[in-house]
Amino acid sequence: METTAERCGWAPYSPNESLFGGTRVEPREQRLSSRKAGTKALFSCPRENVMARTERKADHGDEAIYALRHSAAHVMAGAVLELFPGAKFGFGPPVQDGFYYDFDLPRALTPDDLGKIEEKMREVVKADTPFEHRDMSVPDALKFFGERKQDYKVEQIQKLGGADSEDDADSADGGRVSTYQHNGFVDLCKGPHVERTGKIGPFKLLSIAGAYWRGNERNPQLQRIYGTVWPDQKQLDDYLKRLQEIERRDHRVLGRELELFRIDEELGSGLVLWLPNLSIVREELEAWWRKIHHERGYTLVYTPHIAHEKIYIRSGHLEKYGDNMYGPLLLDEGTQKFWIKPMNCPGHIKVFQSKVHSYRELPMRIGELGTVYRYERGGTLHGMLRVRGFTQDDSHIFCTWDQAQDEIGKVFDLALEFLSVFGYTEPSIYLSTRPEKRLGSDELWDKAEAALRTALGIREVPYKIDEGGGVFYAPKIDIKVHDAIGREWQGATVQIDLNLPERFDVTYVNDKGQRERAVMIHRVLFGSLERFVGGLIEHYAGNFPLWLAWEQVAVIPVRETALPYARDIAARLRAEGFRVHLDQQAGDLRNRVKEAQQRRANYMLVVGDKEAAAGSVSVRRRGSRDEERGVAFDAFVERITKERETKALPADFAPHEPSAGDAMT
RNA sequence: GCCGACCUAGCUCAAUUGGCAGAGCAGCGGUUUUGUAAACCGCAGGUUCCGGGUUCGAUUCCCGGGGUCGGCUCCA
Repeated sequence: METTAERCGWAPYSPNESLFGGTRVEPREQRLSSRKAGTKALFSCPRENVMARTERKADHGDEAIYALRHSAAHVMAGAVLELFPGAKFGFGPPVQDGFYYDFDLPRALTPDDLGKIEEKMREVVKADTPFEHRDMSVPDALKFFGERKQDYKVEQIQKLGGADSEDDADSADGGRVSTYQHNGFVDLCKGPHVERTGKIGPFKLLSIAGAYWRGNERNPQLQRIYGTVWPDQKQLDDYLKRLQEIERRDHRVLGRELELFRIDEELGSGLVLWLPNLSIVREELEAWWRKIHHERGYTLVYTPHIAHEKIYIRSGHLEKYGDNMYGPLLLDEGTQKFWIKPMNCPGHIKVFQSKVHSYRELPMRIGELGTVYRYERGGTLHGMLRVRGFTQDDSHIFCTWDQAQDEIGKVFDLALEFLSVFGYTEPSIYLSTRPEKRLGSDELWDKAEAALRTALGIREVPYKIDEGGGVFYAPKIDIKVHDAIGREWQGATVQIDLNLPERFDVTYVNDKGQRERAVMIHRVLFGSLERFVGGLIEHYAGNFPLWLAWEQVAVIPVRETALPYARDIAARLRAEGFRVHLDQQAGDLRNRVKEAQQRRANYMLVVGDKEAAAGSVSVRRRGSRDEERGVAFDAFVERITKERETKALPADFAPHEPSAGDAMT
């Protein structure tokens, strides 16, 4: 039988073989084109992925769509200037699936304004005026935009014209800058554009948002309008359908409808109550997680939720991470300060240090489903995907330097196998390097980053660099995956840490009887249970596979006379360890089937006098309108037992069908 | 935290210019025993997010706080 991994096209890693089982791809660095905008979307929740992914320059293959989006942004800006004569302009680049433009306007935009702006845009498109390119000398450009009070453009020209060119493709070339104009609207812009406004395809303005000038929160905040544009109507419709699909899968909505979780204002925002249904999912996930970790030589432990201030001084958390920590709790009349743990690493270090370790005992893999609390700013909270209290499936591997590469490889194996079980596909790898706010010397960082690069290099894995995206104590490798509708999610993370072992003086005894510094690898597979499960809800659109489902079978007697048989069947299924709902209501069968469908029971067994006589069941699968009659009960049990054991994806799991939008990017 | 919008029953939403707060679904009580996605009748359900203010009177207008949503910034 085909395994899930095979179905998803992943092969477990073995040495000397590509992780992806395909053609060899040279390790390479692919710099994300726009600093923070790039990393942002990669870490963010799905809605944001759709709304604004990486700003990117035209790559080969998508220049046409780039020009289209960029041109639509210009036309929108022109329309805004007509409607708001005092408007000042920020940046207006193409993004994933569309474009935006930032404006400084005399008043706040309302949704009604979008309609008016769209109308103006349509006029300009209809007028079919050309886009004209023109170079200006820097002084001319400064004068031109200065006279028009375009402060942000002036600032940008000064930046382009002043400093040396750096890496910026927009830099002033020989003291000149590039502009484009259409319909009397002139913008500083490198292009390319479509030839005429009439070439702009069907578009729609989507939303208004605040955004800081140059993405810096110390700068003034501008008003951003997001829009989307496509070569033809069908592609626009498909994209809008996709947005609807995303809305339909919203875990916050499903969470309420299916009684999965709740976040209660009085209890505290950002704190998740796992309701009984979702608690079953979590229980199954945790049980499986423990099983595979025991199988792979992990030692599972428990560590406290609060800790004395001194450990966080030593770890550097208070210094570098204090803004995110809850506390202090003042004990013993304020003489002792305790903080709520934001990470599990210090506790695991203490577990490791509970005795002296020989090199023979390494690697030691300490794991814990560790609950942590971190203060997150109000505006960033988002359902289960961004919360203030969460449980990490955390593990710290203590090993020698020589063992580190191999351990990282093992974490890769585990992570890929693990993610494939859930039907996540197309893994991609990111290497995040040292952040500005960090511990330790540059030499240590050089060494740690090199180790990760080497690990990736040995495995011939193509990866991208996220400059400055590391944690304060270590660089990291992220594995990201795609869900049922093609959105990218954070999968597993591996960090190689040389800082904390130094701070805590973590050592082992080598074969010469000397103390030697241990290497510490941090890793998570789920990340946090909250975020992972929130993602699963959307990935499955609420239709969980049998092994995780809260209601695996609904038993529905046709009428009261069949109730004893229904009870018998329910009891026998429960004896096999299945989660069964026995429907004892009187009334319309159709209604009871509907309710079972709405509860997302994987299977509905309708039994009447015929089935009772034959010892059979009538099987209806979730999401289906057909029933299969006269199935022998034992055969049904065998079928679902197998389905549970193989952790099969459900039949109503919608695999991702590539849409027009994906093809473009 | 910042910009903007929003907050009415468990959920989804109503309530003319400021004038007694209402419906569907869910819940509860009856009736109905029905062969695969919505049977019928009734009952109950509210500090209109919280606190101030204006007013004869505030769900409605103003101020402050909280929360949510779309983004920004940040992040597991």
